Amino acid sequence: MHTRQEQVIKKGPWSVEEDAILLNFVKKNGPREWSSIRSNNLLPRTGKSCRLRWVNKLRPDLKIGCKFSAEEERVVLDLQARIGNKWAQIATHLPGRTDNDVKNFWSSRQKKLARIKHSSPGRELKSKGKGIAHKTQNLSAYKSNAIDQVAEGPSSQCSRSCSSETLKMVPIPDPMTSSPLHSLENDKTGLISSTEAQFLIEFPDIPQQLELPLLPGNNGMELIGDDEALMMNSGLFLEGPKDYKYCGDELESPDCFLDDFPDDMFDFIEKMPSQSPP
DNA sequence: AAAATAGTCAACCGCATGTCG
DNA sequence: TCGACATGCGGTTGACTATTT
Repeated sequence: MHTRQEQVIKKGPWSVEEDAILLNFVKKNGPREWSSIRSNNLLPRTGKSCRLRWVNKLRPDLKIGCKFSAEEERVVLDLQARIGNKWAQIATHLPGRTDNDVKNFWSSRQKKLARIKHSSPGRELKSKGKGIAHKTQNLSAYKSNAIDQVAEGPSSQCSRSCSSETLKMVPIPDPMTSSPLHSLENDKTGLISSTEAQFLIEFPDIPQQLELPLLPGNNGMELIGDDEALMMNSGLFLEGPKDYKYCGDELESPDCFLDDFPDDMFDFIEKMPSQSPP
């Protein structure tokens, strides 16, 4: 009873063979006319599925298996604060990243946030003993220093580890406009001025670019709000090496500098309040 | 060593928008 | 102008892996 158009649509993971067929199709036709893949019986996949596979996995310029660098994280945080959940738009400022990557990064981060908020700080932190939680327990005592160090030191180290191109956060030109931030410049919300947009466009060095002085009265911590401050206090920006894997020959993480400190240093900081006179 | 928990990633779904006849 | 179709986007889910207890 099935006509050719009614053939079963395959779902789920893509096989190597399917990838090869899709790549071959794009090679011949370019990344468009996705529905003709099915209508021509090349693959039992919908056009949407084919497009998604190409965009998220097969595009040649993707960073596969490379964690977000500190710079990339800062770009995401900054742009999300400015334009909201415009993942595709944010992804255009992260070479090699897709909207799905950005979305996954953000939701993963939100989960962490929710967990921290939900759990009682004392119990959670104590339960982990020596280790990341032990260190992060004391982070509030020196968070500003730590954050500064993350911005200056380990960030660049992480980027270096993710290949040299990671360092260059050059905006991908918007195919529809000459400026990648065209939409931001025309932002109806008025959250970003054209001056700010120009500043963003010209960022070869992300740390400076995302120092967050751009909004009036903003010192960085103010922009991000309570949740972000909570994360910083909880060490989510500084969390352990598990968040950063080898992308090249070197391994660095935004908080690897913490490992250079003796563990008892944190104990010392922890004791500070009780040692102060009332 | 096993179970529980957390984190990551790939893929689907539904909706919005654009294009064309 | 309208409807069909294609494409793009954001939200969500489930499988798999890593880590912790």
